[in-house]
Amino acid sequence: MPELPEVQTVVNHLKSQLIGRRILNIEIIWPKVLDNFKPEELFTYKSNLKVNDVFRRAKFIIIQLDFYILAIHLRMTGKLHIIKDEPFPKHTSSVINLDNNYKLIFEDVRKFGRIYLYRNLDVINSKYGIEPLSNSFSSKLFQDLILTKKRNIKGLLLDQSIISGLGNIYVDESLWMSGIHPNSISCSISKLKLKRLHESIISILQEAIASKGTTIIDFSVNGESGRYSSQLRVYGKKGHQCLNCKNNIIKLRVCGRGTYVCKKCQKIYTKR
DNA sequence: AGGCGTTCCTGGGGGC
DNA sequence: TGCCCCCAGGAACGCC
Repeated sequence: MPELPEVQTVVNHLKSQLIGRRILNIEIIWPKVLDNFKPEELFTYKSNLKVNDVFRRAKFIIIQLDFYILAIHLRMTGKLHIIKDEPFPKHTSSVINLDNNYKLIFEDVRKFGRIYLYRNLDVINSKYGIEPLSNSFSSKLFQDLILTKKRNIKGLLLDQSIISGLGNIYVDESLWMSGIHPNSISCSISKLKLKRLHESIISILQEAIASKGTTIIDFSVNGESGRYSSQLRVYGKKGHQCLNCKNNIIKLRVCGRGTYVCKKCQKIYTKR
């Protein structure tokens, strides 16, 4: 479920509650939730497990400790909440106990979500591409990334090793906004359209973060939910009229993913 | 290199 | 109501 804006929203909510707290331990409810370490490994170094920072990299929530980072990936259905005395939700996969009697709950219906332990960001940085909201994500760099490859544009945008943070929803929204058909071949798209795609990606992600994401995220903190779902333009709009041209939005399968398209507005580029 | 199918899981919705 | 099938916003892996 969560893409960059949803993960950023989670981080924004958790930050003030976690920074400065100490982690007492991690309770494992679903054994596979810890991907590359065992709970006791947290105590290998004489770390007091104080949370120094919480931030996002790609779709990971990074909890910065003294000697490690915990990287939490929500995958499809992961959710984080902070609770005190309430019972754990049904699909809790792990619980991080904090020094103020609060608990960070990792709830995950489909159990795809994982927690990783690393010394620093090197491993993640080596596998994940540029942050689309960073200053270095220039229009020129974006064009280079796209035009030097001969790939399906939707698949390329979903590839986290090229650009990190986009998922199925925001890719469809960005391609619609820039008038590019998702089955276009990357290297054959015009530079003008790529300029528009670059702008669309940034503005859509920013809008979505401002709306606290698309997904309904259930924070025990304040109960706020994502509002971007009401602002989606094509995703999930099969049979609706295109906001541009009134043609019907259709649903396709592209790269194995449900894909929403206005065939009239979104030009397909297949050759130079 | 890139595309494709499979896999990890549970639950919701549509069709009958 | 019940059952079955398909679908789901992620991503790693192996194979061609």
